[in-house]
Amino acid sequence: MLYLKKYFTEGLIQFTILLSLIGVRVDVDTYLNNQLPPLREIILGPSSAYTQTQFHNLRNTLDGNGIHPKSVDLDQFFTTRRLLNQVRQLDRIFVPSTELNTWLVHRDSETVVSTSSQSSPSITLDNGGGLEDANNLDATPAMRGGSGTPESTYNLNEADSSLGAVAPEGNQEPSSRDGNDDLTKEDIDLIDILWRQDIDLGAGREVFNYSNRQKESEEQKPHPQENKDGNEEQERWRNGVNLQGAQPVDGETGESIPEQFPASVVTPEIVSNEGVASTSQSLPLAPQLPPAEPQLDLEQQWQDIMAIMELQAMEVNITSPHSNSSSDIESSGSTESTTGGNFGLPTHSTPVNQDVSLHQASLPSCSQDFPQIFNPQLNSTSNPPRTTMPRLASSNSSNINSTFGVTNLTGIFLPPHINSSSTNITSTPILPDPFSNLLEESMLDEISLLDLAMEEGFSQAQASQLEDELDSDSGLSLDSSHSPASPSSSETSCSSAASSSSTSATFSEEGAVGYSTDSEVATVETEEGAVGGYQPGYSKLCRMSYQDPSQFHSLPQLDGISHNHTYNLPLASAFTEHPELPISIGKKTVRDKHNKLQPPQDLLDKHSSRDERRARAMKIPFSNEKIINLPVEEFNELLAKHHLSEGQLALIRDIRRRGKNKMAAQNCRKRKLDTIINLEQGVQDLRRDKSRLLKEKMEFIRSIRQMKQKMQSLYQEVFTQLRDEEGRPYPPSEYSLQYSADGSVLIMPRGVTTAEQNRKPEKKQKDKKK
DNA sequence: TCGGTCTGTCATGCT
DNA sequence: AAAGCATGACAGACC
Repeated sequence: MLYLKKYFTEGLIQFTILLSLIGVRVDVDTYLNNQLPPLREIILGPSSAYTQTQFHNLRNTLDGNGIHPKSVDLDQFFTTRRLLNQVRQLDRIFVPSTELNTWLVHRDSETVVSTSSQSSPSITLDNGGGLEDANNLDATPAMRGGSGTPESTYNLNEADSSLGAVAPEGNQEPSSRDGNDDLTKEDIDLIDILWRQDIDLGAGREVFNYSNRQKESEEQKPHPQENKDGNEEQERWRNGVNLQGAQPVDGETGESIPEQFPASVVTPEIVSNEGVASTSQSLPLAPQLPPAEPQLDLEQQWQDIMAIMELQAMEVNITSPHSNSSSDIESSGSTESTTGGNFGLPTHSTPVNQDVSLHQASLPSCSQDFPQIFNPQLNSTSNPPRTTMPRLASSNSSNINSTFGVTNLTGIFLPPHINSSSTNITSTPILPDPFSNLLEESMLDEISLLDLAMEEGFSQAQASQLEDELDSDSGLSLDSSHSPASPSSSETSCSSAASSSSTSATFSEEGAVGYSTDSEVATVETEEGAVGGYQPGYSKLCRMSYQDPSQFHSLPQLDGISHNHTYNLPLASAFTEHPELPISIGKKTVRDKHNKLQPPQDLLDKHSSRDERRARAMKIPFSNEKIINLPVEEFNELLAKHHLSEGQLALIRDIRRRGKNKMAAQNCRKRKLDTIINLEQGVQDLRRDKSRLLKEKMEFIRSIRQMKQKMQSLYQEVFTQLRDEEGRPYPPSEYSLQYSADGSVLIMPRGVTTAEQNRKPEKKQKDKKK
């Protein structure tokens, strides 16, 4: 993705330069700053809405502070704007600022009405498909009315649990619902997740405006395009957030594309237990939830969290003293035993994560993180350790996408001591959604690559080693013996071989290559052959030189071969090049020995081929070279000119057949050798590419790890700066920040223990003030 | 002497 | 149908 962007950006720049050269003025700033979302997206990177994970929203807003006009007045609310900017700076992709709304939500246990907590997600903190749920009728008044009745908070919790644990629209697996009976932990987790989503999505505070929300809830789905200007951006953003449905999708990447982003302003708002927001802007939690298509958000969140988890799992070196849970999870990640999730996460998600972690030593804890986040019951209880390590597959990713509603940031951001109050929550270090953008695309590829590497016996250490080796670009080498055959050389040899082959073939037809390339020599030999003056010195050496011997010198494999490869060289040329050859080289010992035993005239026979000897014996009136290399017509004419016996004709035809077949065999072997060389080169290239990809993967992992650490620190910093109405800091052990899909940030209490309490919204909802 | 390699040759199939 | 080419298989020569 990044490469694509880079490529696109460069191309656009070049195109712009071209336009400027031809006199066309191109105002890049206009394109970038004004309303050309696609171009801006291409250049600056996908906005949060475009990407399923809204991480970019935070990071992209770093240079877009105050872009959103509506968010200007909200800057004062959050002094942690700077922090957000830092968060935004985690990514190189920049989009307008993100607005972070923090809500303090208290469950009101008294108003718990719903009997079936699992199946009735009343409202949703994220885009709120639950708003339209018939079961949510009780919750709806609270949300719309903004009265802040207990139902609203309760419904929120319900929605949270339902969303977080299972996909609200029924995509979730039955098991996931079953595991949601204990809403207490789930609610907390969901709240955290919601908060995280808010951060990720960078929802503007106007998103939480009740009127807007109500309007959106009524209009957004059926008429997403009809939103007013004030809500238009939010609508776009939400649409972008939604993975599916009517959301705008990047044509290239298929990612959701927000046209505009709300300015990033962290707006901490705490909803009182009565459901009335203490601040003027405070609204019932229910209304805060964007009603649009929670399922999509769930999937998106799933992907994001999974990617983050994988990354977190991979960061072995992470040494955050407070992230005990995370470390535990990571440590246990390699072992599949820690499948138990604390937060009622659908169990099916676990295998997916495990797939990743199991196949990659570098991604140990990914799988466990999810379950712990979503399935509190499963945390310490008896979840049968998944011994099987299903491979990461597209199906897994789809599963992941299908069930994630909200994410819990507490585990990630809060130090362990903070989380210690609720072990279930604390034990689940959740990676911040903002990371998921990066992770989502890169991690899957990386995982696949890593799997591939692992399958080939690559360990991560080896991969790292590889990457080190690749730095010098000299680490890879196939066979040392084949070093000379560089890609180019290989090609050269190949081409030369091909050319030689073709040339030989052509020359064969022309009679220029092979046994007689020189007409004069052929003539002489013919005369000699006809006369019977066979030259004993013409040995096998001469016959073997039909190809340029230099070609073989380029082949390292042939270096050690002492054979004479001067195939089919013309006799004259052979003599010219090696006047001493007839009695030297190759078979010298044998020939010397033979020379001592044989008379000089037999020496020719010794150095001639069998066919030559046969031809001489049969008194063939022309040379074998002529027999072999003459074209068919000339050959027939030659035969016709001489009155030859049947035996002579048969021998001549056999000589021609064998001679041609010999050249064919030589060519065939040459081609075979070239093929092998090319294959070797191809393997070498592939290995080089593989190493490069592994190196890139490591770099991505490294950068993501850094961003995650930064996010953790930012979370802690933000949390520590939060104050209640009375100016007291929220104890981390009792509260946690949750980030909803719509961009709102909520401060949620941790201490709900029973499902009953979970169903009941907190009575105390305090305004959170920065 | 043995094993590996190279080379030539044959058989076969295809063009 | 003949000629040529490509290639696997085999054997001999060579190292």
